[in-house]
Amino acid sequence: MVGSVQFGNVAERREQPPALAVSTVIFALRDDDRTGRKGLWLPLVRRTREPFLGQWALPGGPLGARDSLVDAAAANLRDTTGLIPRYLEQLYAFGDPARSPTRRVVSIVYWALVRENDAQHTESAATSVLLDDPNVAWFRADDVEVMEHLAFDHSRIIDYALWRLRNKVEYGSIAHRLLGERFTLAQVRGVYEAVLNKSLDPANFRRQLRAAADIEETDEFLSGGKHRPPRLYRYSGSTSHPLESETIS
Amino acid sequence: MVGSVQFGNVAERREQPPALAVSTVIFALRDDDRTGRKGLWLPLVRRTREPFLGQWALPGGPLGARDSLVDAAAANLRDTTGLIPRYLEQLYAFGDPARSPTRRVVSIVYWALVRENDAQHTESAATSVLLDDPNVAWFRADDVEVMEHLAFDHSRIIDYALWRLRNKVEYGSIAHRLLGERFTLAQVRGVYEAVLNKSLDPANFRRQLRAAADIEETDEFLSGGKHRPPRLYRYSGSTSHPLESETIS
DNA sequence: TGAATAGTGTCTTTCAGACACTATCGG
DNA sequence: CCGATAGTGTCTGAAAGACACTATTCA
Repeated sequence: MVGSVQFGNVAERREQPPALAVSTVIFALRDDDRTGRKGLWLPLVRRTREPFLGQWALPGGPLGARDSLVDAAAANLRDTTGLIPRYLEQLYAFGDPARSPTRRVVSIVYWALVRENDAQHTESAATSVLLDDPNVAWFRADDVEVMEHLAFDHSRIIDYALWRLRNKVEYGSIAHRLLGERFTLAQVRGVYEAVLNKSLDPANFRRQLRAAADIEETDEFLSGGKHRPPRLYRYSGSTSHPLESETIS
Repeated sequence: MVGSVQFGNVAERREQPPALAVSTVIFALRDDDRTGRKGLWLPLVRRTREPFLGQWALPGGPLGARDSLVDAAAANLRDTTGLIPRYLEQLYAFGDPARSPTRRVVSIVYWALVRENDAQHTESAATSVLLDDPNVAWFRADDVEVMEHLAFDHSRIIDYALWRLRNKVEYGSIAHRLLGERFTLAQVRGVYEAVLNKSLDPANFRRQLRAAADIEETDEFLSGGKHRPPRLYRYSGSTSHPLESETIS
């Protein structure tokens, strides 16, 4: 039986080497009416080809011949979703022989953080080529964990990305990539609350953040709320990860 | 100029897809005469082909057509070094276009932990096919960080593996994979001291370890030293990493 | 003025580190 | 007995969490 030609599929597979693809899990912060807090959202694209035609999947594509892995991820992100991430880090390489029903594919998956404003562009900005693109949609991260209609093993990949994000947020340096250049400490607390999915004491959070993270105060304040205007802060540190590059400006 | 055939190298590259390889950084604990403590060592293999013929490199090879990534790493490890690791976790995928001088190679790198006794087998056991193999040698991890004659970007890869190991050791569950099934708390302390490269207070270490890690005591004691025999302990937890499998028995 | 959030003070508990002390082996 | 390591007790200082309190804005 071994080596039989009966199962053409298997025989073919042995000949051709595994294909390489690069995909990305993108996270952004958005208002969540259900909790009243900010929540984590992520965009998915609808597949336009077999296999899994019509189902939602992570944005991704083949590895360009001359791009580095991270460049390939960034380029593909721009092409498929119009997003330019503020942060891009390698997540994991998925290479299970059975993860694609057709030819074997090894996917190197990145995870990205985009700012709330950037994320809105894909929907509302007139300049965006993806305005009203029905093949890109945003989902609550918690919902995706439940959805079972994602292509390939993408549901599992998203689970893992969430796990990594939650384990990483403690290192600081994540929050400001989901926010703008300047931000209030309450906004940072919002990020932590969204990622960890629980409320935090404002007083203690403030103290810990000021003591630990590389955040420095500016002279500016944010007015407009019906309360005392909070001071704006700025991030001054850099990645602690030796293999990942700095924030993309 | 673009598309010119003059640079045959570049033209060829664009045609053929990147090759996939799987390599592994292996760590074991060994006595280190220099510090008097245990230290971290790792095996390298001498390259028998161009490029980098004759230079030391991480054990690795192409991805088998039907193996999962981790299976490919384990199989290759056995073939090239005779080692069967107790722990195997994906480290990172390296895909820089220029990391190989010939054809483009994307390497998915794992890191492994082996027990001290297992590691000695490659040198002394008569059953090992690799007895006296001049193409496998062990190096102090600290020395490798300095060596500049490694093939490809393997020096950088080892640096990163050490960084990950040092950042991971705090999560517990690492130590017992470098030791045997049963171990004394002083041995575990030895692992921490080797990895973190500093001495730790025995009393405080004991307390923290017992409180945090999933370690349970046995009824056995280790006699033979010229002092009170220490109790032997056993590990009872499991990986905290959702994508990596359990210890290989 | 009152609602709302910004921001501070302080008490308690928990935990890491320092280190003195007791226990028990081999020789 | 002594030398050596196992293992316990306890003090101190730093930091986390709870929560009362003051400050400042807009409506």
